[in-house]
Amino acid sequence: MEDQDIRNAGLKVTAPRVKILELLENSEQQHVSAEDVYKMLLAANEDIGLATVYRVLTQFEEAGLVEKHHFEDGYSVYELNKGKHHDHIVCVTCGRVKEFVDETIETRQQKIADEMGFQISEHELVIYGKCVDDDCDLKP
Amino acid sequence: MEDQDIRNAGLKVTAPRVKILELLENSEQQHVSAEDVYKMLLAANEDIGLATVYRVLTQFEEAGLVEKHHFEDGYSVYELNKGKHHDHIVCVTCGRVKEFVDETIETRQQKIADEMGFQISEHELVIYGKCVDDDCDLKP
DNA sequence: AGCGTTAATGCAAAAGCTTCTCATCTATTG
DNA sequence: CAATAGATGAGAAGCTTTTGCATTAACGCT
Ligand SMILES: [Mn+2]
Ligand SMILES: [Mn+2]
Ligand SMILES: [Zn+2]
Ligand SMILES: [Zn+2]
Repeated sequence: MEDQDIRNAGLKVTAPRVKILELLENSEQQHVSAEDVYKMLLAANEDIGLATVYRVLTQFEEAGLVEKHHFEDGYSVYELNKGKHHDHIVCVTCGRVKEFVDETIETRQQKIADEMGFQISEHELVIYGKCVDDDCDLKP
Repeated sequence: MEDQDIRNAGLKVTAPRVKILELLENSEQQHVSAEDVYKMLLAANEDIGLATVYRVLTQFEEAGLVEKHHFEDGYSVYELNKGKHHDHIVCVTCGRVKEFVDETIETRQQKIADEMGFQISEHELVIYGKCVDDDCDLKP
């Protein structure tokens, strides 16, 4: 039960938290903004304020339940933390987001940080481009 | 003369533009925010508005004279475009920014995009960490 | 189940960065 | 030097995110 995840994070199990977590687990799009979440809650007739959405997402992030990314759009997107690190490739036309993992890149990054005397805490690699093979053009 | 760069961008050669470009060329820190630029202008007794700084930086970016980056701090940083692509490693403690180029990473990215059917327009790789070997701790 | 404590919530206001509006000013061209 | 298209500064407005505060709800303990 995901209630336990919330409890483990030292947070009370409240309706907003349960609903938001459920939503992240079941939502069509894996990468959603706070506004997206808020709109989905409205659509589901949940009376939850936008401030709460931001607060809860931040708490989930601090608890390691979700991850936050910045896809140079002026706002943050969140996704459930499934435990496997990955990077992103974003279509600048339709907005679709795909994920990838490349061990070679990961290794090189570590090497670079070592050489430059840095202790890595995290990294963010986003490739921007245009998808060529599908129904791009219209926003999803 | 950098006046020519401004003219080539289809922009009038005005005092704000010349001063901002000079400033980017001579500034201590290579990666600066609009606010940084504005403060430097104030310090140099230039009467240039913040709105103009933003406008000019945007125009310079469109003209390819500068590049804009987002180092998950909530604001954008700009740097002179010296023509050679590079990525960044940022100290989360002191804020120092270092640059690196890794051909292996660049190649892998291209391969990934190819495999996923994406035509790359750009990418942003930022490694966050803590510098271990120098006078970190105090902001620069 | 009922209580008390403490955290969580919704709403509105505010903050922080960036863009826009508009009246005024200036670079450019002939 | 005049005409004109473009640029500027100041402040207002825009957007995303955070905060303050009065109210409400969850939890632990009877
Ligand atoms: Mn992802
Ligand atoms: Mn750089
Ligand atoms: Zn697309
Ligand atoms: Zn440092």
